Amino acid sequence: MEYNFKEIESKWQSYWRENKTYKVSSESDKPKFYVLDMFPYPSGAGLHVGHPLGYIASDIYSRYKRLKGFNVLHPMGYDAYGLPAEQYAIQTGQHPAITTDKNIARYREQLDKIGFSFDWDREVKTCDPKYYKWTQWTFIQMFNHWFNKDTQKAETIESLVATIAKEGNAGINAACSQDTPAISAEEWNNMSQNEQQQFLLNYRLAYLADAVVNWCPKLGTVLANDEVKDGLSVRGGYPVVQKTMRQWSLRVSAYAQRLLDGLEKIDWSDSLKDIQRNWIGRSLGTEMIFNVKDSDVKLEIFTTRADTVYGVSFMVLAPESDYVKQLTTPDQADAVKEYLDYVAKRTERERQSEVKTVTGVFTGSYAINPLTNEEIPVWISEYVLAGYGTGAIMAVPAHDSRDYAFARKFNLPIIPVVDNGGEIDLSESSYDAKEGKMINSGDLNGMDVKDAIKYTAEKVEKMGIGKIKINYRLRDAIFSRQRYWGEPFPVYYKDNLPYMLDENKLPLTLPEIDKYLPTESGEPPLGRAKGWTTEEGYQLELNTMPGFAGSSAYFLRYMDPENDNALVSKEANEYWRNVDLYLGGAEHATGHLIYSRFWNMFLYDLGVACEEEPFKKLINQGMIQGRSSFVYRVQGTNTFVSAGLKDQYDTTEIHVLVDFVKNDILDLEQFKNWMPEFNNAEFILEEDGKYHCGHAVEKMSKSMFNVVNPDNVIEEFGADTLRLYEMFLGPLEAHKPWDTKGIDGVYKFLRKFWRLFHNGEEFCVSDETPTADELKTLHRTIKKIENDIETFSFNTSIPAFMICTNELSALKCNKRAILEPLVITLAPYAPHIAEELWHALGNRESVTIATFPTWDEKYLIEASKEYPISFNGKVRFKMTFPATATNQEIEEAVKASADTARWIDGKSIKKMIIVPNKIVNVVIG
RNA sequence: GCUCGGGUGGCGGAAUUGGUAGACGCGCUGGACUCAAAAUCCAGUGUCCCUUAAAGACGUGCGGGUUCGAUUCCCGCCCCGAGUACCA
Repeated sequence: MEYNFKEIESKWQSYWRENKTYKVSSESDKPKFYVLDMFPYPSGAGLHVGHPLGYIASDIYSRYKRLKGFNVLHPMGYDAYGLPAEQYAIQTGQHPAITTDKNIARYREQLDKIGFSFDWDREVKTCDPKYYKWTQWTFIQMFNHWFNKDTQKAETIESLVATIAKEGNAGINAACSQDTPAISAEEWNNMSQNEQQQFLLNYRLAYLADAVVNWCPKLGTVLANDEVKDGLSVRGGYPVVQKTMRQWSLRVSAYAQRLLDGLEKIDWSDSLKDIQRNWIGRSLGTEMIFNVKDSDVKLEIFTTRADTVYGVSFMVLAPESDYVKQLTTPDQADAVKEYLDYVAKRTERERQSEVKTVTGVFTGSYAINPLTNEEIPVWISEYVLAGYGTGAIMAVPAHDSRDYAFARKFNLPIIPVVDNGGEIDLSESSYDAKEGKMINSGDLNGMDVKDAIKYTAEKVEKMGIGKIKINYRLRDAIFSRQRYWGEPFPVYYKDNLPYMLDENKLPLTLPEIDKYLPTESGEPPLGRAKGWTTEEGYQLELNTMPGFAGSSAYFLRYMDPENDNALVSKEANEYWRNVDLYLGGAEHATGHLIYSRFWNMFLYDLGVACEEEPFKKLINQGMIQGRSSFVYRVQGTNTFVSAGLKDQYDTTEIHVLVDFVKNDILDLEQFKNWMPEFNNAEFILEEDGKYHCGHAVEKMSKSMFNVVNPDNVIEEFGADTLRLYEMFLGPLEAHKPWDTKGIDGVYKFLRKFWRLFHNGEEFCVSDETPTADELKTLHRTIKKIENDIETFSFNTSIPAFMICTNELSALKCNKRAILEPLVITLAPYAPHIAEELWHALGNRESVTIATFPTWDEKYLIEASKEYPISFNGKVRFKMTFPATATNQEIEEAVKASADTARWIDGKSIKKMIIVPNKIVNVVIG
């Protein structure tokens, strides 16, 4: 009987579907285990072989955990809001919901063929009103909370209002907007309701404020920092400019310290934690106030180098800073205006690519150095960022390379204040290192730099002109998008101030519109919606939420996806708690993985989530790259020359569809029929009469014709082979090119495995007692596989299975006692063939609920305490002897112990190395 | 620039974390079975020296070091990949 994967796979896939084999419930006595994949955005292109890599790994782990007796939650869903569907809608007029549904159906069809053990009854879609009801609900809660820095927790706005009404806001240590004014209880109580509403926006965790945003004119929307790379939008690659707009923001920065501290508690890769640490960017420094000559403006700056205050020779403001207006003198007004116009015109990309170009303008004002009382000019330059620190700096050109470049350009003094053994040369560059002794610095002279930083910070604090301050790079997340295809905000406006809808009115569903474009007056697409008002006639919010809104709490929703009364019930949440294993790409490190941690921490503060960290363990699967194939056209002809001979001609390289290429050999007929221009192509072949293609590793993409569809692989080899092969390709976390060359080997293994159970046409398994050798092979394999799965080294499991099969096949072993546990061991990797054989062995229950076999050490050698590894008949072991033992004694002891070991039967000691500290290496073969 | 990873045969990649480097697969060579092909099975396959074999020497990016012993640990350099970038 041949291994007929098609029949087997469709049979078991429908069996699992009909019996809901993988449905789970939170009402269980078993321990829980939550395995989650990052849910996909269903793009129009469908899945390529790279997508399932992580899903296969997580499925192996889920199936393994089930066999180990866990109640495994392993759901799947769709991140359904997104730009591509909307761009398509703009071009074609097709409603994004239709496009999205079609793509989801296609994804589902492809996923089903791979044999995943998802509980599809828990599927979520972010664009489903039943789902986004809870996204809107969470937003309302954020609006109604503020962050208390003393308790490091979100607390209700009512509690804040009560405090302010009683004692003003002076004693409140809140994460709030930088320009929040100090008010007394009396002032608060005298405010109008509108004034109070406006004031509270400074505190709310979801707040409306003017912000400098990344505006992408081409997409017609603002973007978050992680959606912009190198000054271009991540989606589409369009230029981005800085613009001030009134936008919703989430006060993510309030949680900076908790997001940082939380990293210590979770099991993520060091590199990923590192990326997040850098992104959060904690830095300890000093905030210092400089008075300004002839003005009562207090110029506040942030520095990490308080020690260099004697070396300050000018100040610099960010162009967008509020100080600019306050400090520009009338006679400099024109020059400043001209400079600001120039800055406003520059795109983010220009700013970044021309970092070396130094620009700036003098404000006309002078600040007073609080320690030297010297007058120092205040400049404006785009190298200072409005969003970090206070948007103003003290410039120390001798010890900061950017200040140095600026001073050189505008001829400002460079005053050295650090000396390092007289070796510092400031004629070419600054000396930035925090090493050396202070000079030219009054009472700091002679101090070590690090001591001087601390000393100065404390000194200015005592003088009342500064304080020690921790700054974070992490910014608040801009939460408004001027798009149609996203969650509507549960927000309406009264007197130009935002108010939240009643929770009972949720979900606020997305309205229909005629065109998916901004209105004529430049408002977002929702401005086209008819009757987009509350029942009372108040205007509803026209922006929608960004992509990360829907993906920030989906892991909680999977726990209780049907619940209409809560995001997740207390019972379901307390059973499933958080994700034990999360698999996904590292590209989400600064986006989704920050936002969802923030979102979950907020829900934790509310008591909705019972765990502060959502993802206990995280694994980043690598990307599968494409392997592009090339043909070489001889210039000016329709003749194609094989790769090995191309150097003899003048050729152009042309991408060829990889489907026509097998083991780098081109199928000439398929190629000719590909496009009309190739119909009468001629070929110059190599000696073997074949056309060899060239190849290169590139990103998998349609335009390079190197996309491999998993459906084709399944059609030819079956899902089990695809699953095994994707794992066999290399370490899970590595990037690797897709190359079908080796897939035959894996397929061959499955057929060989199948043959262990069959004798010709008939299923043939015996009930004989296994021999020691057979048991040894079995137990070694079980041990290895168990260890591999626990450590996510799925790639090394496949060789172990192959060796095991080869050995059993050489031993002609078809014994039930060996094969039955082996089937279960293979089941996580190749579930279809495992089910088929499991049932053929006479077991009526699904292999899923059998238990993972345990391995027995006694079959795994005992000569010494160390386990020898033996994959090919060679055995090695290690023994340690006291230093007094002679070589002869050692040799005898080794031989005696080797002889008693079962595995030495019929073999002899081939090599023995005895080294002075009495460790012995023995090779037996 | 800074911060992380990583450099092992013709290729993808193993190596019990300091103990036979190159498992397993692909590819290649030869053989068996076949009229033939496919499928399957067996043997060989790091480099050099050699007609062959044995034996030997060399060999994990480069140069040093620690050690009886280093792909593994330490120091310096080179190259590749990822993240980040006027963050004061």
